[in-house]
Amino acid sequence: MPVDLELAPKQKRAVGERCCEPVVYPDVARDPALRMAEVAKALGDPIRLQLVDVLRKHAGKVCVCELVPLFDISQPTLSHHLKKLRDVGIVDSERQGLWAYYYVIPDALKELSAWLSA
Amino acid sequence: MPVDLELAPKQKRAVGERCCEPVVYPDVARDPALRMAEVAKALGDPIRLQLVDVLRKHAGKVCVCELVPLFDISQPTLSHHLKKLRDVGIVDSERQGLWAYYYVIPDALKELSAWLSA
DNA sequence: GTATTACATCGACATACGTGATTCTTATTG
DNA sequence: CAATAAGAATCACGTATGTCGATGTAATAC
Repeated sequence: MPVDLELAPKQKRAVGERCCEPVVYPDVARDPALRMAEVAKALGDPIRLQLVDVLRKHAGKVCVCELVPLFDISQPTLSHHLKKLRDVGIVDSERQGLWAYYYVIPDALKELSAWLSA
Repeated sequence: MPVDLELAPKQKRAVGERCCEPVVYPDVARDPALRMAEVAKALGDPIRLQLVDVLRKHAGKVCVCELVPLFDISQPTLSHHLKKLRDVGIVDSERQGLWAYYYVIPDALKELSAWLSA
């Protein structure tokens, strides 16, 4: 139930009186907010967002050597971004010999996506 | 059309040969990625994400003085976060005398939301 | 064995970020 | 007018971030 808050400013408040009674909004989803903010932060870089975009569009797993030429950054920098995405659980990787294949973890973006479209 | 990329590693590649032909993914939405990353970055802080959450749940406009007691941060810090959200176009504010009322700009999160749920 | 390749890690750097104390601006009260 | 109050702006601080070059690690080729 969305609370309507068209607060009219108290034109005649006494000195020392609070400007308005706080509409107590208890526990605004603290833990979910932490998790979602973590995911959003990881997506808060254009390269990482595009990385996730590429990985999502490819159904299977993508070799790192395919990702490097797509972006104008060095290989270590790309590796750093992939690690960030791994650390927050958006993607995961799989080693096969010399190659590393990355893929998006299903449902990793679900919570944030649901909150955004709510 | 999602391209399946189950690349088998070339077990018998010649020296100096590239590991795999890059599946050229041209122009992976560069400009949209910049905008969406900007929005995601702004949401990449737990307090800002909760701020947006509160503002969205309240249909109307919310006075800053109501927001301050909700979080365990100083007033200047909260003001700083609100400015960040304003700068990227997620929220806007309206002055009425001493009070400032904040509200979420409709459709500000639409692009990111659509991309996430795609 | 050595050489080469793919990728990760490390070190260093400049910049950006989150935070609070203080100050400033503007509006309202007395 | 002076005093008070809400909120923004400024300054300073420690930390995190994005970037690259150099190095490390593991696997394959010769």
